[in-house]
Amino acid sequence: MTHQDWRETLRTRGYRLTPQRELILNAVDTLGHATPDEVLAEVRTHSDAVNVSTVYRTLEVLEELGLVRHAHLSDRAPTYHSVRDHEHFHLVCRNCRTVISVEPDVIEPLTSRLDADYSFTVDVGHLTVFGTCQECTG
Amino acid sequence: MTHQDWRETLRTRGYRLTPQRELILNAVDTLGHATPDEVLAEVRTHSDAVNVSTVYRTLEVLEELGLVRHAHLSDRAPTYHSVRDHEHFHLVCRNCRTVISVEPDVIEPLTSRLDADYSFTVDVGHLTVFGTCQECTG
DNA sequence: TTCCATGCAAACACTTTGCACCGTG
DNA sequence: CACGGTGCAAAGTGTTTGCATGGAA
Repeated sequence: MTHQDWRETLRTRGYRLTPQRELILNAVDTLGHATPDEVLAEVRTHSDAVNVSTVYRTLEVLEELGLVRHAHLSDRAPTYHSVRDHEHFHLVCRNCRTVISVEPDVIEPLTSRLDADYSFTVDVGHLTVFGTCQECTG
Repeated sequence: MTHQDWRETLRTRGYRLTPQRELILNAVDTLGHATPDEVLAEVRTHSDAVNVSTVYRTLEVLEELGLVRHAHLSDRAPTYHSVRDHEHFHLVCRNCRTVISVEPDVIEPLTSRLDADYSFTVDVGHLTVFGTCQECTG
């Protein structure tokens, strides 16, 4: 999924192009990993005219279209990130909340094992692995 | 962590033994994987006198003591399970919501890789891997 | 008798929904 | 100019907190 064709992605799937959708997609891009609330805040630095419910509805649409994904990086609100670049999953340090993005190949042994033993297909992009990072291991 | 010494675990850590705590711990045992709400419902089949806030506060205490653990098996409320038996992690089918418990050895290749490459120590018991199960792959 | 634990109710954080209006296609 | 998208406000879900009371130690 590349940057330039998001307009077409919306159009071909019967969705309308609205300024709100563009603002929200750009906000997700800019922020990296952001909760709906943070997305709203970012959008509002460019334009006041976006409502919370629009943010939720739009993030849902964008995820359905494969333009963004969400993961649960805390016990609270989910965070959304762009799927411009390649798929990745996340490590989150329980202690310092640091988020590390990891390439899918690192988890390949697990996914093939789960496929073989359980016929289970892992959704790598949604995966969050909690634990303790180097600095916090002490 | 075995069943019989939970009383001592509480006592030695300075916590009091209350009927509510026993009821809640038993409910978690009985249910397997349960949200705070479900725990409350189970408790109330035995005794009316437990409040929601007590359930939340008690689950927090029990987790701190290592008697229960929680994982996020849905995008909504977390689920708590007993840590009687050995540690495990969960596979959750996005489609049919089926939960599969998996032995830690299956994920060992990943944990050692993350340890080696990122000095990251995985909290296996908290891990939830979302994806698609055999029946829903078709 | 001392505090920790509980109940209760209110507040809080996050998300969803119904409906009237707006604006893209 | 039709219908999908948005704003708004209200309601829904899940969780936390302050404070007075209760009971374990």
